[in-house]
Amino acid sequence: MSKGEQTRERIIEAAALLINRLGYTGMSMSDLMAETGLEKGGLYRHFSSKEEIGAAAFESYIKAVESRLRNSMGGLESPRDRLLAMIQTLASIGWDPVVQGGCMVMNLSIESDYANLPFRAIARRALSRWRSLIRLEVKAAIAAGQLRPDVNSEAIASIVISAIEGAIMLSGIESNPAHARRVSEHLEEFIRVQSP
Amino acid sequence: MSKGEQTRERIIEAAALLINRLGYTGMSMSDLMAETGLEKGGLYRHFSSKEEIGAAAFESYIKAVESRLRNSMGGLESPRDRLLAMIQTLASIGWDPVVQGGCMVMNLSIESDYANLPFRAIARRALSRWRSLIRLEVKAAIAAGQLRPDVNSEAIASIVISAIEGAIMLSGIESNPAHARRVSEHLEEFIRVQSP
Amino acid sequence: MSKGEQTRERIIEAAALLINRLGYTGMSMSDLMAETGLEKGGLYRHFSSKEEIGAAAFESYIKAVESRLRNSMGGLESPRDRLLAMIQTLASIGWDPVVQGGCMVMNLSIESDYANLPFRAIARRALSRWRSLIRLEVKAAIAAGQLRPDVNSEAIASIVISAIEGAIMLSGIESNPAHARRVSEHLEEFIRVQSP
Amino acid sequence: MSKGEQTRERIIEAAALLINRLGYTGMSMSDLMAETGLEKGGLYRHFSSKEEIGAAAFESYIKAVESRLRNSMGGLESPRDRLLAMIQTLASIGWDPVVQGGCMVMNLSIESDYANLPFRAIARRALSRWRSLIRLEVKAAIAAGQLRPDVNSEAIASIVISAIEGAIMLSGIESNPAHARRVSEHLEEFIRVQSP
DNA sequence: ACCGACGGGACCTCCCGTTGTT
DNA sequence: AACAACGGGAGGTCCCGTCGGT
Repeated sequence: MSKGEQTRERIIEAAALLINRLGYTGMSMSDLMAETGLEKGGLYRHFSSKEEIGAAAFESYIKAVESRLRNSMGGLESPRDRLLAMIQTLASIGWDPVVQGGCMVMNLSIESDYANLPFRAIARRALSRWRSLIRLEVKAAIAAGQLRPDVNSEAIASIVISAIEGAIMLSGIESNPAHARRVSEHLEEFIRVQSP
Repeated sequence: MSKGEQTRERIIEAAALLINRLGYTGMSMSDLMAETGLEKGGLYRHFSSKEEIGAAAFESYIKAVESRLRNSMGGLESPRDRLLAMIQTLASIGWDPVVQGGCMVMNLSIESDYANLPFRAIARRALSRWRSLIRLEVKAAIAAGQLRPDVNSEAIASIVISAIEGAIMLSGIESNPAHARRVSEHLEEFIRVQSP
Repeated sequence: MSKGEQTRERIIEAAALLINRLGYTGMSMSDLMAETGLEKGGLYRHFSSKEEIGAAAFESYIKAVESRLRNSMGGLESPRDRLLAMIQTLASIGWDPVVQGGCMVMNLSIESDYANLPFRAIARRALSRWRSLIRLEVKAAIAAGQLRPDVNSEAIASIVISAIEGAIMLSGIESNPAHARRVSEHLEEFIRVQSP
Repeated sequence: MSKGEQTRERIIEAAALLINRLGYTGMSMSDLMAETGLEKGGLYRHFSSKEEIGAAAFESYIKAVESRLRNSMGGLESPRDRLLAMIQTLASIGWDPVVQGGCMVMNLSIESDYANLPFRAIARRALSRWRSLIRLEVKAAIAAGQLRPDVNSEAIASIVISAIEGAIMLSGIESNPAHARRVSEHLEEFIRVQSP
């Protein structure tokens, strides 16, 4: 990895941290200068705007989450186990965050919702993909006879994502990971109860 | 209500809308001037800082939500019905928001989490109170024999709040109230299933 | 005139001077702050961008030139005399500038030509109007039998404007008003020679 | 020509174009990088500052104009014909520019006039030389009996340069070479009329 | 009770130039 | 001979807040 690419990665990492703590608008380029040890000229050599930095940091975060997901689901073949692994892994962001400051997808979703920030689209895509993954496993579990045939995969996806993201937020403000843990357990139990 | 108080209310209402859409940091005093039709001097006559306006708008939002809660629970005496009413009412923010832009408590929680904004405390208090309300009703329902004695009121409170707030967020970004509806139904069913 | 309008005029005047000396791009808002004694906030209260200030200053300059023209042509009824007055008045910018730094129309024309500045249109309009005025007087002079019927009013307008603007430039760089004087005399003589 | 010198020429040519269109201040080193395809380091290997590049480009422009002049006057021996050739050649910049964007001498004169740019001196020298050339031919024409002995060579030089430079400007903004053509014809006719 | 004028600081961006490395 | 990485400063814009007037 060349020196330039190393620096680029350093910027992305620093930006992800700052944005997740302070919000995209709340992070100033000065903050980023302080965190990276670079001057303005150094930053703008690697990115042409703050927005571009934000997008790169956001995508990097999503990649990291999905990598965690792949790792935890990797060895498992039973769809139900894969589903349970997904739930645990996503919920673990609540007590072992990928980047300090909660779930960046939720954070940027909320910040970008009505403001005209370009992160809305990225967040939507990620959430959509995650819900898809859940739906797929649910359907596979039904096919494998692990879940009752009448469970609604669409609804389960909405519930799992909503509950986990909400729990991460709640654990964040209250500085108490218990919320995320309880929600994780609830969702796992909920899945188990749906066996035929 | 005197003219001054009327203006004050007008400012609060406008601020609540702008903050819920753009975030507290994202709302500028100029935005507020445009929305209220007042000049700088007019705003600072009623409040001594942007922060004070933000706090007033936030508290006003919380009051509105709690008023909705009281209205929906008002006539009900059965703890289980009161609990179900709470769930429905909170979830309804997802398809019939008190103020456009989702749930202000969640939005400001996320914005204020690591930034040093004074809204963190207000948000914590509100979330804490809402969880308390749920715990109380759960305990009353247990006492009334409507719920199994071994259900964990603390966990239920975490789950209900988490799932609803997460669903409001999800419905917001995807512009699809279905998520909130599904979560509401899930939580109601979940409660019903816990009867002895 | 209210205090705000007074300040606005002060800004316009200062901007006209600075732009005519340093160019629009060359003038910084800091220069304007120093010249007006206002802070950034004060400037942006009256104009919403540097461009807007530039346009106002430019239009004000054109107005001043055209007012000079009206004054000098005012009492005259003979078209030939009016034409000669125009020549003298425009050329006088070379030794008695409306604003220090030469003719703002030419200066901004050159600066805006290929750059995408919005002043190009304003300059074109002014030059077009000035050429029109000359053409009109030439035609009137022909009708009055003061000029030969075969003189080309279009060509005379081009020549007069070109020679005068060029002379103002030349007098500027060489710091020698003689060029403008010579051109003025040449043009007057040229007109006189065209009598039938 | 070595590779280094070739690159140097490429830079000068690109700079002349950019400066003539955007002004010296308006041209950024990034523009020059884009136009030449070189990186920062490549540019600063051949020149030690932007100013130096500007000066080289400017001198190169002047050289090109004077080369055009020599070419057109080359075969002519009659002073009057040489004078007429000069007029036509200089005016031709209006419809067939040496570098797109008008006459660089005038453009940089105006940009550098009150700003403290080092191009003022170069421009003065060029204009001075051009006027000298005209004066010389006028005097030679008088001596040869081609012009009336009382014509003022100094005045003619001022008039010719002023009118042509002004016409180039006018043709530029109005995107209409007719102005330069008319002025050229006017000046030629003017010279012809001065024969004894 | 509200308007209008202004101060001064912070933010993002772009600029010119330097230095180490192929 | 040319590239790539970076420093540091300045530019235009917008921001929050103050204060005199009406």
